[in-house]
Amino acid sequence: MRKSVVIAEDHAFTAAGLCAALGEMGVFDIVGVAANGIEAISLIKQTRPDCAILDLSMPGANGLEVLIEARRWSPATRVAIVTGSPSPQILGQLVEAGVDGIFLKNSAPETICTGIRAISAGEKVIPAEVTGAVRKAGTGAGLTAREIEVLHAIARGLSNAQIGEALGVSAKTVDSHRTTLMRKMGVHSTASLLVLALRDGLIDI
Amino acid sequence: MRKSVVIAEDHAFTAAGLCAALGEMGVFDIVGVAANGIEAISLIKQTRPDCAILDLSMPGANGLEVLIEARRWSPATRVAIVTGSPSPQILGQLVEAGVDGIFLKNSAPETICTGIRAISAGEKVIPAEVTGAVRKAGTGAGLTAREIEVLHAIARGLSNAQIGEALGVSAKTVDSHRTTLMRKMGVHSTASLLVLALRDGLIDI
DNA sequence: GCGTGAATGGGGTGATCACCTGATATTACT
DNA sequence: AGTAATATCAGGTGATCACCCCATTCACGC
Repeated sequence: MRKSVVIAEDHAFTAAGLCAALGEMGVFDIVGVAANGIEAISLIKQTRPDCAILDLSMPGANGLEVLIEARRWSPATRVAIVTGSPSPQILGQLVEAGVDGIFLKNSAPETICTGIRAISAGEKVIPAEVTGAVRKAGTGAGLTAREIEVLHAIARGLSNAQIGEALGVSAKTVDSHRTTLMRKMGVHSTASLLVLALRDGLIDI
Repeated sequence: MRKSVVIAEDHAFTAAGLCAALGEMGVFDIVGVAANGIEAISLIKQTRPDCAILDLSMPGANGLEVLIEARRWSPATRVAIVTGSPSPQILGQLVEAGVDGIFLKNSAPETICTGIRAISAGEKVIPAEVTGAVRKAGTGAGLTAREIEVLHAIARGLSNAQIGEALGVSAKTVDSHRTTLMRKMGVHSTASLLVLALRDGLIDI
């Protein structure tokens, strides 16, 4: 039985290489390729694939944000994150959000291909060095997943209206999350919020 | 007449996608693919290709180092750098070192393919946003001492009025500096301003 | 069942920001 | 002497933010 899979990757050549490699295995149907996070979210909502392979760094919404959204709209979809070299904090947030697999871009193609197959079969594939890094990072300072999404969007310089559009909610809801973030972090300006979040490794650049 | 080309890229999928795309054009002979900077240098020394396509971030030696070495051992080789999202400082060094082309990984495949062909024909292909970033970085970020003071105050979470009090000027003056900062950095929100300033090392936490 | 918190949003208000068009004084270079 | 850049500030406008109130829904734990 072939598994449906969507790919989100903003580097066209990487997406092409990934498609070709997965296609050659003969066990996957690639039902869609997204070039940014927003596309990825709507693609997953529409197609409800068996498996999603997400680049961590993408314009629009990053892999973590797409992961969280995917869990909301298509809980059965197994999610793999592909990354260059992320920070331990980000890895921690990924694991906390329940990612099914983490792969490094510079690892061997076979490693990734067999890993994707294992994930779509229900396994979790998370490298040892990643789980080690996660333990140190601890919990996200009491912030909810949604709040962290908003935090990331703020760091990209988006307005409440733009964030609302990206997350599919109203600007008023974003405003609420923003107020909650301010209260939880004990600050009263966007600037302080960002500096504190960066210092605590909740976001990075 | 077909051009010989070597590729250096540590992400196997991207290398595969790039090879496939260039091969399809029918004007390039891919004479070698390196997975890291050291391999890339020795490959260029041996093959003296018409063109080299280098990833900027690689283990062993990065694209800039490979570029400089390539110029020593094979001056006729045209060198293109492919990158995700580098710092303006690095871009400045690349241009200074005489790179022939700079491409962003998330741009359209055709853009890169036609760009490579143009480079191998003797042209220089450097995107406008890159030259813009270089200009800003080259002039010491182009910020005045007073503007940097204001930048630091913003990063401390102060309002215009508080900054004015701290610097002994009116809030309106701070507002002017702030507007100038926004224009010089090419952003339209405090959040983007801070993230960019942190990334460029203008401020830290 | 009931409280708690998360997520959603509407209404409203005052502060602040982003940006504009000006002006003036000083410094510095040609 | 001319002019370019910097630094200072005013007035004004529309957008946005920060924060207050409130209501609803849904999930989770006790």
